[in-house]
Amino acid sequence: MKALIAMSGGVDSAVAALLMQQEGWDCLGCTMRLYRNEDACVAPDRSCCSLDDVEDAKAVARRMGIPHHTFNFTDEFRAKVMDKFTASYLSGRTPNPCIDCNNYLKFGKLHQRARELGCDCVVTGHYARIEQTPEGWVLKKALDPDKDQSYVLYTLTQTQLAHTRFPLGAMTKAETRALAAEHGFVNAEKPDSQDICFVPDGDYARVIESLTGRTPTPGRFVDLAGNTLGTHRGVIHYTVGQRRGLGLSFDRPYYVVRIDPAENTVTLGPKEALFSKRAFVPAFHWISGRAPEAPIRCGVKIRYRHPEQPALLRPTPEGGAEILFDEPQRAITPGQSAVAYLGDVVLGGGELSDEN
RNA sequence: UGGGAUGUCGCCAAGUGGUAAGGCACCAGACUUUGACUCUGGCACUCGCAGGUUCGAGUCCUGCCAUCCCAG
Repeated sequence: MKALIAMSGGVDSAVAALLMQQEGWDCLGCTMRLYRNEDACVAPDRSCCSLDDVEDAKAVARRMGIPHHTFNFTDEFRAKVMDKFTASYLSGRTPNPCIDCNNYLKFGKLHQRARELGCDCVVTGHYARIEQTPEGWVLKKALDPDKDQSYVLYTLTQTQLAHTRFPLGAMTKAETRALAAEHGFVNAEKPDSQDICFVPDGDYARVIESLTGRTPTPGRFVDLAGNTLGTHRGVIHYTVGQRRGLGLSFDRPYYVVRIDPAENTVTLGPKEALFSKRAFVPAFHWISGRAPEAPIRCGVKIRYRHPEQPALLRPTPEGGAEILFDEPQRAITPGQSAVAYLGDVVLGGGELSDEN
């Protein structure tokens, strides 16, 4: 049995490869080249992290005695992730590019490549679990709740799950690092990645400007009643729920409540204005492959690093889902993903819409 | 030069005799394989200056300085 290991250059995927090898799989390592330095505003003369990462992955593969390939997915990444990222921001939403990257690259393009290479499955270092049940494949949270990454995996389909392995699903980060160190991997102590990979310094607005070749148009900050409060630097600089960087002073903190790209306005309001019980997902992906007949009570996360909240999830005939939270939620942000859980099981998810 | 108004942290700003709110910005942490998101902590021994009244003054009185507005 042959496995294609997606090795980012970090510890997690390295250990994932190791575990597969120990299980007796015939392992083939690979690293996806996703973007060019110029596109990411990284000085081309500097040794960029991406190239270093490829070297780290190769070093680990060499150490394990497995072959390693580098796939050039820059065009795909540009089209499916970076362009979508900029389009999303330009339309007043706040994207989560990691989810798109997983969907289109790791579990799209890479699965295709795996089949071509005769591999039975794709392996990544995600902290999540996959199990087979009589009803089909299920995606579950990682055993270690602190490290759980199932949120960014909700786009997975039955077919993809059948050909995917997450060897770290039952591990803690400390155990992973210990294993890496034990086997002399160069990246055992490498820090966890955090920023968006193609926005290394966190200045995503600059990347968007570079990608689109234009600077954003300033517009009006307005209050909930529509009164002008000041001037904003362009819609892409803001996200619903944002407090810092507004540069305006009131008797209490004000937050971004709404972004209207058509009017080029950013609506500001006090904290209370951010809370809502209702959210809507126009296109909800059910991992089981089909939506439940009746509304279902479950836990829903509306952003990566926040605890799931009890809610009633109501599928719509058009393939969407309406979410009614028991308690009002803060800053339900268009473009971010809502992911529903039933216990440890990921039911599915989708992007939150602009309306309400 | 008359008449009016104002001077509180880098900025906005509350305070109307009882021992300096809040916000912006900034700094430092926490969190983090998305959002320069969120969260926590720090940030005026002092209220334009000098006197005075008072047990006690940013708050009252006097003088001075500065700025703004309206006249001319």
